[in-house]
Amino acid sequence: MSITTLSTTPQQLPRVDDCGSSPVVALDREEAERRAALLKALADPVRLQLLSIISASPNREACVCDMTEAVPVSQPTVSHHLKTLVDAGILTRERRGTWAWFRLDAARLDAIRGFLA
Amino acid sequence: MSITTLSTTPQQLPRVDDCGSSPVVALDREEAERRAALLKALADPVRLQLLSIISASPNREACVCDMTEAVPVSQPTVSHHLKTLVDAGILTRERRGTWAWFRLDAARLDAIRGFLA
DNA sequence: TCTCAATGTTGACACACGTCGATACAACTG
DNA sequence: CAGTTGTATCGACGTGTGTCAACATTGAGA
Repeated sequence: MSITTLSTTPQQLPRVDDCGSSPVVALDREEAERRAALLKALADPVRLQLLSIISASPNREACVCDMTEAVPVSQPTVSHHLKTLVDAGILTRERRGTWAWFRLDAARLDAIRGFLA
Repeated sequence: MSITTLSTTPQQLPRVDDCGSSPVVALDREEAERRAALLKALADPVRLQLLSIISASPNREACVCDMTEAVPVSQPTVSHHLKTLVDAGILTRERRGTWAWFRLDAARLDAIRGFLA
């Protein structure tokens, strides 16, 4: 997956009544929407903070109780953001007794980095 | 810049009345907002399509006239999206006579990829 | 089973965002 | 200078999103 699309048309000489560009094929609409959905899940300061906490924690996993303390929003809002990230496939949730633990999905993050190349 | 933050606390043994995690420092709020703003500029299917067109064009630059044809929205909407990307520093605009040309800012894209590492 | 603590869900609100038609601006051409 | 074409801005509308208080749910342990 790459944000770039191969050009299929050779370069043309500019004409006076034309900007002289060579039209190329845009990224497929459905793929663009999939990628936008992933980026949208990342595009929030609170969610970036939550991800940084998980990423910096031992075993790269974190409990909700730690995250609510480290972020300037209420507990329901933290839960909402975590759900957003889980739904996007960026985090996985695991319940251990009373506490809920979250881990990063490395493959999903690789994919995101990949289509920004 | 990295999404990860170094852990400054050693791992603890779990206790019964505690989830047993080691609290870590979250990403700085201001930095999180800067990164979120950049990601938000990318997190739209139309803008991803526009970027793909520019990236795939000869000399990695594209004219508005080509983009309006390749994307399923009106010309004012294309102009709006391009302004969003320029404001975010992801694109640069250059006027050549009647036409407006846009190029990617490679450093800005590198930075975005960087803090997803 | 009952209670308590941790977590998730719901409903409501304010605000941001994508979209378009109408219009304004800019630059080439006659 | 006037007309034409490409591009940008404005105003308005509907939708999406972040937030919280209130409530529901889950699981541990007495």
